[in-house]
Amino acid sequence: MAGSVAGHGELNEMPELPEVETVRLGLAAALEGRRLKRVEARRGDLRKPFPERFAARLAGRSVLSLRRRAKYLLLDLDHGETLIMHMGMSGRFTIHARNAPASGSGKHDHVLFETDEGVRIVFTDHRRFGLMTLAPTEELDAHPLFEGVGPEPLDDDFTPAVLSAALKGKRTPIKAALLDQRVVAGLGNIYVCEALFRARISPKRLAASVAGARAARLVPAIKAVLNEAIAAGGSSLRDYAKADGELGYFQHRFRVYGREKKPCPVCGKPIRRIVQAGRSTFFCAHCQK
DNA sequence: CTTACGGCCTGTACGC
DNA sequence: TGCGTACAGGCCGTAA
Repeated sequence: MAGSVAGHGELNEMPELPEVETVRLGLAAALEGRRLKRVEARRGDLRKPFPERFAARLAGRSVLSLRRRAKYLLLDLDHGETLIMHMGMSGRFTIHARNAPASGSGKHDHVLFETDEGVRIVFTDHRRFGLMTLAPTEELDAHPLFEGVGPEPLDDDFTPAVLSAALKGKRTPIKAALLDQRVVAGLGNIYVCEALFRARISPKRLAASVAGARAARLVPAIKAVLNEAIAAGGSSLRDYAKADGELGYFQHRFRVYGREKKPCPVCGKPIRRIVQAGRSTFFCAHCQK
């Protein structure tokens, strides 16, 4: 029985912070404290080439911990290197129990991991927007991938004052600013739309004007939408633990995302869809100012 | 310095 | 039925 821990139950649902966090919890259970018996990269690149001797550098290493920073997974290994992984838009991990049928040879199955327990983890990514690379654990904070990345939104030090400071002087719409990982880490199109709806802030509003009372609403709104989605993901992991097979951890219903022309859950007026910076934005023009 | 935009990649939905 | 096209969007390189 295989359990996918990057559930994409429905179209348009991409790995943002809550999904990555759910994947982290699912993978950690299979990997932490285990040794990687075998690793195989079945092609030379995803979005970027794999590093030199990628599989060989991982094979035989023990897993110390699996962490997350922004939308990246960080697999700390016992030789002082960390495997940095990003799922892009279509990446997913599937865990196969020791005696499960052969797996990992699908067209888009790009990386295979096998632990000393015989558990197989398959990374599948049909669009190959994902990324895997290696870096010294000690130097992660200075790694180019993380240079300038903003605060973790669920940390206590992500406060309205911190957000206001990051938005100060920004001439873009707040929607675009929240997608900028330098402002705050881990948000994507879905949760930005949801957070702005909760905070009753128009996605078209100038970023610099989100301060004071608006920032004071937006920060808890961001934390709430993320925490609720993580909780939903945790529920689905428990379903997986019951060997339920196909896992969809988005039982979660979004309030505005993907709901163009459907009634606003607050006022009943139709949800609107606009395009900002080439991306769909969903919002309620009546509730969000 | 900032902001804007095209390209990457492929499966899916939709119109004719 | 089949084909072509638009769309999904995180991230990055380049341009303005």
